[in-house]
Amino acid sequence: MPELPEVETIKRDLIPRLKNLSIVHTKIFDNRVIKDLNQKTFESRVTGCTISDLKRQGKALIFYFDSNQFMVVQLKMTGQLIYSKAFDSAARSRDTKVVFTLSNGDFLLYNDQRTFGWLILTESLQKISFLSTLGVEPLEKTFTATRLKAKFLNRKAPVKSALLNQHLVAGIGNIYASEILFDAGISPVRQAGQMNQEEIVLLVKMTKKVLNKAIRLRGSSMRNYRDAEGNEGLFKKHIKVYARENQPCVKCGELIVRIVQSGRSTFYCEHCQK
DNA sequence: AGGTCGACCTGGCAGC
DNA sequence: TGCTGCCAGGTCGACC
Repeated sequence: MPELPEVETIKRDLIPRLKNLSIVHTKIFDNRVIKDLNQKTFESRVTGCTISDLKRQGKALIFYFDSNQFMVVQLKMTGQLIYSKAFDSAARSRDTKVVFTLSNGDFLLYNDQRTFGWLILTESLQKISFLSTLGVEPLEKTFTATRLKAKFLNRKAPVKSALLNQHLVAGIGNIYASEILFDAGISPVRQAGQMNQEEIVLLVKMTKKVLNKAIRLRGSSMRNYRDAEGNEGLFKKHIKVYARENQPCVKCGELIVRIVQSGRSTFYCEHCQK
């Protein structure tokens, strides 16, 4: 799925288009993507709402409605939010799960090939346990070496798995975890709790650098990611290790290796990352 | 409590 | 061509 840079890109694209528009009609084509409410209740409660703001927390996108309600969207692996001038129900993609008709006559589509993602309507964000347990936002000033060191204290999990843990740091996924560790020169198999001060500082610095660069380039599209206009991201061309097994390291030329950690692929250079 | 694994789904691709 | 098995950017609950 979209990680932090992709969700941030979608959010920035959608804000100027959606702000102050109302939802005049809602159609759910697959109720598996709606959590906690049945289809009819969700449709009737969201219809009529005016979108006052859009925010991101970790990889979640939050619609702020004027009706004292919030809609939390988790795109997971293959979810997309696409702003569209037209929607023809006869021609709709099989992946289109929800269609919001907007007060200006345009449409917001929720597409999801694998149906992993979900939408929640709530009156209180505190009730959404996923949000209330999220870790520090890596692009905010509160993400410091002191903070990360405290998060990693006594952690025996590999540093790669710790970076993926949303309760510690919010928004880093499998692509950027590998990229951050490569830029920091740190091996993904090292224990998180064993990072020294210098390495912690480097991890904070490279996390911000990699995520900011990915946002500037509008994210990475490996497979399904598209921005709100349906376009691919450009960071893919700047990826140094992810999905580059057996290809030469951009720094030293040795071959990138793939290992599995916590059931997820990790890519790294054994020569450059210690 | 912390860490790992399988489940949730669908589709693309490599290999036979 | 068609089948099988493996792989995929995330989270969650069960288990050790």
